[in-house]
Amino acid sequence: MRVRVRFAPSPTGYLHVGGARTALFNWLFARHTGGTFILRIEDTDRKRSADRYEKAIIDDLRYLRLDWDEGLDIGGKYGPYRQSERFPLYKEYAKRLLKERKAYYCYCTEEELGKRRKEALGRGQRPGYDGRCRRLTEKEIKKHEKEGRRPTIRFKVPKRRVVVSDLVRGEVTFKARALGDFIILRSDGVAAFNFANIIDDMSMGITHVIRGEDHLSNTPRQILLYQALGIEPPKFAHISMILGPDRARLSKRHGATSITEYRKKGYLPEALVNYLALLGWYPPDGEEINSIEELVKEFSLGDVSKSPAVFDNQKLNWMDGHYIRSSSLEKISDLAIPYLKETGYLKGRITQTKKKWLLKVIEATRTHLEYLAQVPKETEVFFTKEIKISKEGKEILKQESSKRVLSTLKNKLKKIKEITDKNFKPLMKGIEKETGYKGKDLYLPIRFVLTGKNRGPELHFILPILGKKECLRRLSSLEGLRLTVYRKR
RNA sequence: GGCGCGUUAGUCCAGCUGGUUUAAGACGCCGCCCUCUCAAGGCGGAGAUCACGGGUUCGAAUCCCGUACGCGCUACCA
Repeated sequence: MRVRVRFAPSPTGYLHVGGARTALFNWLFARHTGGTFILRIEDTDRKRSADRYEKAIIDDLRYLRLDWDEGLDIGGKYGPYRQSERFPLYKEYAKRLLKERKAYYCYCTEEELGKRRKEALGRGQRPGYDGRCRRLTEKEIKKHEKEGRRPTIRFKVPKRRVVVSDLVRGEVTFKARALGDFIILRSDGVAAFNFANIIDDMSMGITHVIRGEDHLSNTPRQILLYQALGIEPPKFAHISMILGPDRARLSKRHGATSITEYRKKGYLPEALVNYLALLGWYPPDGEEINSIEELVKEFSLGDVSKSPAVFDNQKLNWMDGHYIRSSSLEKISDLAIPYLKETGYLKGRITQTKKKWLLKVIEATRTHLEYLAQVPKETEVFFTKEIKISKEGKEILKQESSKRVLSTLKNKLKKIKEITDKNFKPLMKGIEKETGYKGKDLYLPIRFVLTGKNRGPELHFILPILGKKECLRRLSSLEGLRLTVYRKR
C-alpha cells in the first residue's frame, strides 16, 4: 500500500515550530517511503481563520522546502483541500450516521451546556455531556423546534474499550465510557474538528496520521467514528510536544516561535530543518548534522522519542552558524544583500565589482554570524564613515609606539598603488622592520584606528577590503582625535 | 475530578529484546592551543546517586507495581 500522509494546519495563526516539525516528520516519512505528502487546511473555525495565515503557512512551508504533491495551491484528484469547501461531504456522512441511529440531534444550547458543565465541575463530576437528548420524544423535538432552537448532531459513543495502536507509543487503551457523546456537526451546519478530520482523512485515502501528542486523547473518538462508518482507521503516530525553556508549551511568550520570524531573521532553511528534525528524533548513526537528503534517507518513525522536547534557541543558532560557515561565500553574500539594503549600507543595483567586494566582506565576517539579520551589525566597520574609538583604544593610541607604527603605515601606504591580499603581509613586515614593533604593539594600534574596537575581523581582511584611500582617510581622521587626547592630558 | 502520555547532566538525546557503559554524543559552560582582538577551529575538563519508593532477578537506567512532578484531552477550538 502506498503511503499517503497529510499536514493539516488550521489557518488561525502563523506556522509555529511545533507545526513545522509535524509537517517535517510527515514530509520525511512520505519522502522516505516514496509516498505522497498532502497539504490540507482545516478552516472549520470560520471566526478565527484568516486568508493571510493560510498564505503565510504556504510561504513558510515553501521556505523550508517541504513541497507537497497534492493540496493547496496545486490541487489534486482528492480535492478540494480546504475544509470550508467540503461542507456538503460532512453533512452527507452526518446524515448517514443519523439514519443508522449512530448519531442524534441535540437541542441543548451553548448556554445550557456551559451552565451544566460548571455545575458538574463544582460537584467534582465529569464535565462532559450527559447524553440527555439521546432519547427525545417527537413532542419534545417539536417543542424545541418551535422555540427556534437549532440542533447540533452528536455521535452516540458506544461503551467499550478503544485501543489506539500508535507507531511511537505502542498500544494505548481508552475507556470510551469516559468520552461523552460529542458533537460532529455544529448548529450552524459546520462540521466539528474530530468529524471533518476523519472524513477528510478517509476520503483522501490517508494511510498514516502523524500529528502532535495533543491529539492522542482525540484518537479514540476518531477511531469510534471510523468504526461506525465501517472503515479501517489509518495508522497513527503521535509525536511529543515542543516546550519553552520554562517547560510550558511553546508559545509567543517565549519569543520567536513562528517560522515566519525565523525566515525574516535569515535562518537558513537547511539549518532550521536539521534542528527541527533533532527535536524528538535521533539519527541512527548519531551524526547530528544532516542534509535534507540524509534526513530523508535515515528517518524512521520508530526512532521518534516519546518525551517532550525543550526548544533550544542557542543550539539552533549554533547550527545555523555552522551552515553559514559551510555554505558557499556566493550563496551567503547573495542572501545578505537584502539585509544590507535594509540598513542602507547598500543601495541600488549591485555591480559585479561591488559583488566581488561584498564576497570579501562576508568572508571576513561570517565566522561571527548566527543568522543573516546579523550581517549589518557584523559588517558595520566596512560601511560606516565615522569610527568611534573606544576608551581602551584611545589609551593605546596615546602610546609613542602606536604613533610610530601609524605614521610608518601612512608613509608606506602612500607609496603603494593599492593594498591587497598579496602585499598586506610584506607591508606589515616592513613596518615591523622599520619600527621594531611586532605582535600587539604593531597590530592593535592599526586595528583601533581603522575600526575603533578591539574585536572584529582579522586585519589582513580589513585593510584590503577598506582599500588604500579609506585606510588613509581613517588614519588622518585620527589627527584631530590625537589633539583632543593631548589636551585632556 | 476523570482519562491518557511522559520523566537519563542546564538543554537535545544514545542506551531498543536486563550483564564490557568507568552511562555515549551534541549545544551550552570552563580551561588550554592557534592568534593582533573577538569569533571560528583543534584539544581537554566539569556536569547524571538514570524523578522517587518498592518489587522480580545472581545482576536493572533497562522488566513489573505504586508515588510524585510535568504535559495533554475532557469545547457548538483545532
